[in-house]
Amino acid sequence: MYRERMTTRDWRPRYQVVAEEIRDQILNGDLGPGDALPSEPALSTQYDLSRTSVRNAIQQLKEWGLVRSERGRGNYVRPHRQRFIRKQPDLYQWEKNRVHLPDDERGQEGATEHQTGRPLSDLVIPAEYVTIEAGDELAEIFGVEAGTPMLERRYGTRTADEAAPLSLGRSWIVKETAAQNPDLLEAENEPWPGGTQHQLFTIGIELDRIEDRIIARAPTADEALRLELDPGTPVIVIRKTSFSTNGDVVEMADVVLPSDRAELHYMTSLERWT
Amino acid sequence: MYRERMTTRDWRPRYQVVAEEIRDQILNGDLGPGDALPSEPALSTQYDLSRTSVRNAIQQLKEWGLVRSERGRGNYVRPHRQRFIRKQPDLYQWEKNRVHLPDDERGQEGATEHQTGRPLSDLVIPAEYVTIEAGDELAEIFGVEAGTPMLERRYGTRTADEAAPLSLGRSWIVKETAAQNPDLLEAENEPWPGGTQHQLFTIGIELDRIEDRIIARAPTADEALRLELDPGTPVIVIRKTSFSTNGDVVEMADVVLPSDRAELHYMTSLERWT
DNA sequence: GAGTGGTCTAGACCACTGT
DNA sequence: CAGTGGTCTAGACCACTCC
Repeated sequence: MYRERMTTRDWRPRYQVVAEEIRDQILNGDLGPGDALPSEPALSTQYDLSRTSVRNAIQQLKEWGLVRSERGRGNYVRPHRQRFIRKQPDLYQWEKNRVHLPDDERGQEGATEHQTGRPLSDLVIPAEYVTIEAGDELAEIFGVEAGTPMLERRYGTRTADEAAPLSLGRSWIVKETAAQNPDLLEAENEPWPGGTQHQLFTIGIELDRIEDRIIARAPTADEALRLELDPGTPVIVIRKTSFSTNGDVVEMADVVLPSDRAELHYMTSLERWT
Repeated sequence: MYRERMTTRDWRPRYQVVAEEIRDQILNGDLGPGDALPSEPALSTQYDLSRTSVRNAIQQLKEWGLVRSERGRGNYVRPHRQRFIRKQPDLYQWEKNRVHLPDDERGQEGATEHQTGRPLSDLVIPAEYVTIEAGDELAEIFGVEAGTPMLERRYGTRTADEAAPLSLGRSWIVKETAAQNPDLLEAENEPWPGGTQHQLFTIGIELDRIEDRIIARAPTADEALRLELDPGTPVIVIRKTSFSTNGDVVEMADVVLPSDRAELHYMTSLERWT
């Protein structure tokens, strides 16, 4: 049954009104992080709406990232997950500077630790290596023929104390290039002390520049599952392309980060005026 | 009425199955960009599901960014919006290099045009200036007392031919600093030839570095409206902090970009090994 | 067992779009 | 006008959590 229908221009659906009212309660602190919302039947009575409409309102609050549902327990104001920070250009130069250090010293701290500020022991980085044939996209990026064998590495980063990964990554390199150092073809050698730039150094490649392309999008079902994302949480995708000093693309990587936990930092140093 | 209930572990709700089936049709090309999905009543009959459940499936497809709804017309496979590219560190140095050029030369091309590659005439940048008092967050960032007057500038970028803005921005500067050149306090002087770095130059400030912090999140209702975002489309937020050569924060800005259209580029040049 | 959110039904009226 | 998606109702059974 429909009640009063307004003729004013700014009619809003009633579930929207409810969503905004609860949103305001969260934003001004009447409902704090971790607090339970009234149950759906309770809200249904309170606002004189069907449960379906109340669920519409809660759906809206989830899309705003303010609420999460726990089956069998209740709807809760979403606590801000602790954000981890991924420092970028600084990181790349830092990694390059360490390439020539001896193995044992390089192994003490890797790029992920440098990026996130966590100690090495917290981080588990399972890697998986497979050989694929370059599709049209990879072929164009690397400037090779489609069908060229590529080494694809898949990995995640995570802390030992939390189940959900901090990131999911895939990287590609032309297999022929990598094969110049057979150690690079074995997943068992991960984590490689000193990271990708040292791996490339062992086959005589120096990097000149790295380009990052960043987009945000909705996660795939698989990503949502593996990163334990709440519905409506976007992911940040970094496509990192590494160029050697003679202008070739030598490595490309896609890194998927959960936007509720990740934050990227880029620092630009400007030249002084003279 | 419920039908067969599986006891297998991987039970999926029927709306989920429908969503995945339609998703696959889109991904393998049976449904191309811009194509209309069957109407909701039609899907309801086709899958022997209530319209509510069909709508659940379509909601899922919207969250995946694959489908958009048009009221009174139908549900459509979402054409990929053309992405525009925002180049970052390169841009900052480019802008700094132009600070000393004469006004007329500087005015010919601004930062937004340089970033997006579109001609100047396409871009309309309405700006609004207001004076606010620094809250705790701004006060801490700028190293001033809470309550200090700040100049807040709000602006958007858009093309002349499309109604939806490319970005929404707000920037802050300590009012006392800006007041050293009274021209900076007037919104009517926008667009300022040469951008922020030239504005700062007129009051004797040289920038040393710029830090960008990037997050992705769900849009606020206001942002979704102004950027004309489809439900489920995240936004990218860049918080840009500019440091002067003597280490002070002189400007801070938040830029909100629609993730269905924007892509960020960062380029890192690495020093050569000697 | 009582209470929660997740899924689902079979209807209904509405505003909007096209012809 | 007929057809579409948007909103809404008043129920129902389910799996899950907590006591």
